[in-house]
Amino acid sequence: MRYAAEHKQQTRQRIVRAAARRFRSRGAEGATIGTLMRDLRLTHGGFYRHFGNKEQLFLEAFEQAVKEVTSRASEAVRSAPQGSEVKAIIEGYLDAGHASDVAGGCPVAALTTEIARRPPKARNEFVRVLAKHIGEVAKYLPGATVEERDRKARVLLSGMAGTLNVARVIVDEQQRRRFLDDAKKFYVEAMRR
Amino acid sequence: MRYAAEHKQQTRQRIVRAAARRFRSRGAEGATIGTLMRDLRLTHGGFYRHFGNKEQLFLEAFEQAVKEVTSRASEAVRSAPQGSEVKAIIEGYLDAGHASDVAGGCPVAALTTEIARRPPKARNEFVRVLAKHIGEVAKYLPGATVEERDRKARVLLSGMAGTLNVARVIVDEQQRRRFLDDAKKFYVEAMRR
DNA sequence: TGTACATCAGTGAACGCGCGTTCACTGATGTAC
DNA sequence: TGTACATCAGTGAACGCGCGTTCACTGATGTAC
Repeated sequence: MRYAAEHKQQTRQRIVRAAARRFRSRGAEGATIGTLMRDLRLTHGGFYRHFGNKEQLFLEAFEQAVKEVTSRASEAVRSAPQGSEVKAIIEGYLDAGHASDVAGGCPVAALTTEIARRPPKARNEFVRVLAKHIGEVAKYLPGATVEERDRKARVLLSGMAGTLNVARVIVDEQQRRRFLDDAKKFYVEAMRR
Repeated sequence: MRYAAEHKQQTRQRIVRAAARRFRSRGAEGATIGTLMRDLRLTHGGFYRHFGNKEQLFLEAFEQAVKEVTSRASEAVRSAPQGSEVKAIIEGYLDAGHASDVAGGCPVAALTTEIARRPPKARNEFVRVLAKHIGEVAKYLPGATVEERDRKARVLLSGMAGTLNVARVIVDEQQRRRFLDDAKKFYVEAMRR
């Protein structure tokens, strides 16, 4: 059957968005094309009309996830009171809700370990995707130059990603929350210049 | 063939040690029992004389890795000049050599994301293993009470683990080193009280 | 001291299973004439 | 306006492959008598 002009683009978008969630919650190996497509009421064969292979989808899904999270951070900053933008970013990131929402959460936390295991050529593409969005967060950090703000953004985000991962291992809710609160205080304090 | 009394224990240790490296460098799914045993000049069938299943080995391998890294950190601290123990821990952890040595490196960096995806019951066992060793690092951190030092250790180690993971994605060696150096400065500064 | 038997770490074929990917096919719609 | 054909997103059977796990077997050594 033939579809309307925009139909293919829409299907492709649906796959990327669903994959962005699935990869984050199950990992690159844990997420399978079969179940991904089935949940979208499609069959696995059709996947290859949109993507060359699974790895290509993984890269696009990563980019999609980074976009989502970056724009959410930007929104949080916009609705934060003047002067406490950094605090808003940190507390939004280390929020208990973010810790429970792996599928919709930060892809750096959920996927960097696996990405680090890929060959250099592939890693470079992920670095490029990340670099494109790191400046968005850096805008709100203190620092005299763009480079200084970017450096701070990288250290802050990578550190908080590690903290988020460890928080996700902790089962006890109170313990997890305390850990996240400790980390919030630490980073807010440390970023105050 | 029958073996000497200690033979079984030795084989078991060899498997755990090799697995600790393999899991870190390839992930829980990426490391397979077949190749693990083959590299030890054993066959896959014999694996089940030592472990109930792969997951049991994963837990023991994680513990082994944590032990290795903790004792290495303790040694680094012992050989550090008085008063700069924290600096030694941070700079040892965020060392470029550590970033390249995934197989022998920190299991928190290499494995927490995957562990976070496991069911609560399993996660609790990993939390227990971690807790057993976190105090070892906490000893060298500033803080009035044990709890305060433990809190600091958790935040510091989880943060540095995230940074190490991101560093491992970066291909360009100079860029990676700069990033690690930025993070070193940040954490040394932030831990100075 | 000698002999029959039990033990059990390690072997390797076999199993069921799920995965990524391929490919011949379908059929509604756009296009050429 | 009507008709024949091309297009191509999506279908579903099939493929090869590697994985975790099982199990009947091996055979050197310890033990019972």
